[in-house]
Amino acid sequence: MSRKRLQHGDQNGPPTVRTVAALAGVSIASASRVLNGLGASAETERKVREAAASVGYVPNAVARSLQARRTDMLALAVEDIGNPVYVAMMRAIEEVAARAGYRLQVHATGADPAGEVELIDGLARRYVDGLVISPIRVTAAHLTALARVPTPVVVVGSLPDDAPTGARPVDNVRADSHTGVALAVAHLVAGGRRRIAFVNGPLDTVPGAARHAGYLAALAANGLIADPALIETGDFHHAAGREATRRLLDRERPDAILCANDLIAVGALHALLAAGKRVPEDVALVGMDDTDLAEMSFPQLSSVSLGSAERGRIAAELLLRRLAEPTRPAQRVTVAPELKIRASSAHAIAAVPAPRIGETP
Amino acid sequence: MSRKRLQHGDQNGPPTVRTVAALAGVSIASASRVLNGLGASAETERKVREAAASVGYVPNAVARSLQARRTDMLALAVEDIGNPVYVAMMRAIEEVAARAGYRLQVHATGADPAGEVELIDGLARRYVDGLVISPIRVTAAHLTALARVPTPVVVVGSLPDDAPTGARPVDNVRADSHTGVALAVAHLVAGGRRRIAFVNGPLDTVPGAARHAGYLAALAANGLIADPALIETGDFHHAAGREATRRLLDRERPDAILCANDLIAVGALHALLAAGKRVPEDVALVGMDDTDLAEMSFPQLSSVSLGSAERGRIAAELLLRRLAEPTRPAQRVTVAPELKIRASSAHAIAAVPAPRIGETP
DNA sequence: CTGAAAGCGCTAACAA
DNA sequence: TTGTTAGCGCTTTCAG
Repeated sequence: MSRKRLQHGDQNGPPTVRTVAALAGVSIASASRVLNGLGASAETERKVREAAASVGYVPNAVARSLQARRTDMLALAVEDIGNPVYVAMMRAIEEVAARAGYRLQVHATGADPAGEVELIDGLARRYVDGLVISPIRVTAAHLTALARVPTPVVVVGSLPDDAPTGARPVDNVRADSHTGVALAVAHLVAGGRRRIAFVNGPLDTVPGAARHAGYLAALAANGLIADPALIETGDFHHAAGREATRRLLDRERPDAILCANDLIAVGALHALLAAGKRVPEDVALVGMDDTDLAEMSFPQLSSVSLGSAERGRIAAELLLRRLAEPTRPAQRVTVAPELKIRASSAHAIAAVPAPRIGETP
Repeated sequence: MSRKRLQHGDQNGPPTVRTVAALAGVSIASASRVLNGLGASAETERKVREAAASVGYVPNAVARSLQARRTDMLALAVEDIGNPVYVAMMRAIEEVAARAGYRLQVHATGADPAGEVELIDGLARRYVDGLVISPIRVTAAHLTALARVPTPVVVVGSLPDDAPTGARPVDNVRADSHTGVALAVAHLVAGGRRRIAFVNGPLDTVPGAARHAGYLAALAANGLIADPALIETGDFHHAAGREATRRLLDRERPDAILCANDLIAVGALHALLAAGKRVPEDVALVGMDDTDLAEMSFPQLSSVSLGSAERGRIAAELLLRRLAEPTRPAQRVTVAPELKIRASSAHAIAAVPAPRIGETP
């Protein structure tokens, strides 16, 4: 009586529809129907429910996914899942996803372009229904990968205008760093500041480049000349902000510092306070991203909100919407920036003579 | 020639092993073997690879999971994926998971016990291979759910000693708040502080209760009497810390404040500075968890590291290990706390007379 | 080394 | 309403 392999009847592992059906004395189709709330006679219904309860039946999500060709899972890929900006984004996405019955998978890419491309290509394995990705640098490889992606993707961050558009539309949600920087500069100028330094992150990143351009444009718009000596570049972190600010202070006497994000701004604040500067009396300080850090520092940090949570929420909604309507035209949403004025820049000073375009210093 | 339904041959959707096999003129078994790097003749190998490449074949992860009975996915469930403590934990877990070829799914439970239990029970759907959960409150329902869970689970946070042990061993990694608080108190006492206030989170949470008990024990161990007026309770957030500290200052003259986490401590710092207190000269301040916030505040915050990243790392490793050895006995790992002394408490003051146990004030 | 076929657990089309 | 059966796409015996 030895059998070559386990047969259906052998009840090992967890109960399946088969187990339930057998126990209830009905077909697996009937069992499945009842379990999915489809029509069945009262009697069948009762028997199946009873059987299911008695063995503690729980449907297998993987099998269901295979059949349904959907995983009810979304993925989020960002450089660093510990960065406050991405944390805010992730939180918003998780919330939207959970509310819609989707689970969220997170990937830390470490800003490795190859890894990001691999991830995008990996979507072909269909282990998630959609992806939100926020690449800090966008390479040609990203673009070609996006153009051939078989799964809905939303890119958070700016994409080149001439990006090749693939068979599948890619939605895009952006921050408006350019306007954001303009708001900050206008505010500082209004407060009487003229020597407005800028501590930025790497220029070869999407946000770094946008903020740099915005800074130059904003100065010009306010009739100020850009002094290269007032510009420092590091990475987007705290320590870099501190060091850049130290270098700046060794050399210059800025009356305001605009930082490309809050992490940098917090570092700058340390350097300023450690150097005995009063904030905002001596030097006004403005960050960007308006993360939780802004209101946790002392003095509280003015910051330009680029709507990270908002961008996350919108990205998730666009993704869900595209899941429902795969062919609708690609959307591009830009979230408006908002300047949050707090103590670090609230203090206006008397305007001091400062070089303006067209004047000789 | 009308067929009732789509047959195998109809090539819609993405290419499958079938497509590849047909194209290569071999059986699907051979195709699968080649694709999985198993033995095959050079000729078969070539034909299959060529066919796969020509159609851009990518294996379907869900189908593979169904067959393999594993998803290569882990889940993490915490109250709030934006809390710095959990962010540190998540980051560590994601890293360990990714390195081992697992993806990570995150769930924000909002500290809802029912939702957490549902999540644990949901593991029976087998959409993940394992779960790390850090419930802030542990109810009886948690315990029974854990006892019947069909999937490896690691609990981060203390479990009652008499927790019912189910068929499947549940690993557990804990912080040692008790010792952590003791380190902080001893440090403050050594700095000459005697009126050491304590701003805590809710007492009905695992960390809240442990830290409260630790505080009382530490005072006693240092010969100080506990003054209920020096104890404040709120939630674990920034605003609560600020308000609690204000109430405290309205009423008392603490020379040190110990906070149950860094978020609270940052709030306390605001209240202190706003009240014109010098930190640490007038009031020393110590937080807990040693999050990124600690070194970002000014003055930098002394904080008791409870090893959140470390706990995450260990939890992930325990989970991976259990995946490999499902029956090994349940492990309990406790991570040793470490006091990081920074500017907010670095300043020693002359010991002032303060009530000690056995003395009359 | 290769192919036929079973089966992972589930849903759905079709027929009865 | 119910049961039979064919798949979802893949891996894995088991023969040959």
